[in-house]
Amino acid sequence: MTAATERLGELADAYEPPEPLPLDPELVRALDLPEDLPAELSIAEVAEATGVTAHTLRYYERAGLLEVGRNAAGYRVYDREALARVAFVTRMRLSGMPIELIHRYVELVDAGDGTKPERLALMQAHRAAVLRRLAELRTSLAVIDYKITTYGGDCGP
Amino acid sequence: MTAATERLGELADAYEPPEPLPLDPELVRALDLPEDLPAELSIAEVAEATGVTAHTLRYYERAGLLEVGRNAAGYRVYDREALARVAFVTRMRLSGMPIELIHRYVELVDAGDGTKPERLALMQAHRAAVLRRLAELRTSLAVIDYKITTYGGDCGP
DNA sequence: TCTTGCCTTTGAGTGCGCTCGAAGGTTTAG
DNA sequence: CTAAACCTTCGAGCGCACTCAAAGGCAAGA
Repeated sequence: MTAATERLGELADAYEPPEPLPLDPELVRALDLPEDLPAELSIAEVAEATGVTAHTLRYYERAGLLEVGRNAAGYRVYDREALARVAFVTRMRLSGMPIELIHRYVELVDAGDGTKPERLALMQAHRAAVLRRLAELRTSLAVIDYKITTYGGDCGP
Repeated sequence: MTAATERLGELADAYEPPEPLPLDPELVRALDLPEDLPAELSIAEVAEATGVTAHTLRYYERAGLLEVGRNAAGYRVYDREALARVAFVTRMRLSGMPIELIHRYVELVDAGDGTKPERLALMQAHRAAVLRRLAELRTSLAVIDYKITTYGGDCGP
């Protein structure tokens, strides 16, 4: 190992978790919910309103991110609160928060007011991750702009 | 389907691809390469300098993102150009560009100057994706800040 | 009554990007 | 001569977040 590589190697520490999100941002941005939705929605209606597929809504529920009431037939019925949580979960996913973390957060919420400090800490940690990601993307954008201004330049630095 | 859901449903169009990146941003930011690296590096040295594991470097090569020379024993030898491409690939990964797209881009680069317009178009499309992602993250940040200022508030809107 | 369509659960499959292990060749120190 | 520490290829495995298929229940219209 050379001195140069050692110097660079010192930077190897904090591991940034992956950040996958197969959702349509436009859709979910709309999810500061409009007022004139019916008070109760079927899963198909929620899917259409939010852009999250019914499959994924069920998956989120299985994963413990969501709780939804049922009608006599056993069908899911989304009231305003359930819909709000769908919006929240979706927004957190778009921000890059992993399912597992969202799960912990909503567990804390459901556990009552005593967990507020913990919730706050969790959200602040996630906020820091989002800030790092924003900085990262801005750096990348600069590189991309450099590539573009040098008009399809090589893969060099 | 209600009128309200229909109104929202109209927004369902452009699908945003996933964006996964298990890399340490700090490391790769350092990859506007320092000058005092040796002219030729082994895979382990490149791994240490960049924070990309040797396994991943080989994977990138298999995926056609990289071409690396060999010594008499068949060992990989990274010269400055190869290292620059590692830096480029890593930066594009961090910006959320999928392997497949990077592959197409470097193919175009290797195909010579005639492909410059195509390269440009590809990079501009990616730039647009990064801008969308930046906007998305800023919106998410606002939601997170709201959650934090209301101190661990519910999952509601 | 039958068909159509939406709903249910369960469990398996998919795609992406790594990540790892096995089996073996090379180089250097003892 | 041998052991340790590199390196090689190949193919399989993993984690995440969906995504889908099968098998069946319910509800409304022809």
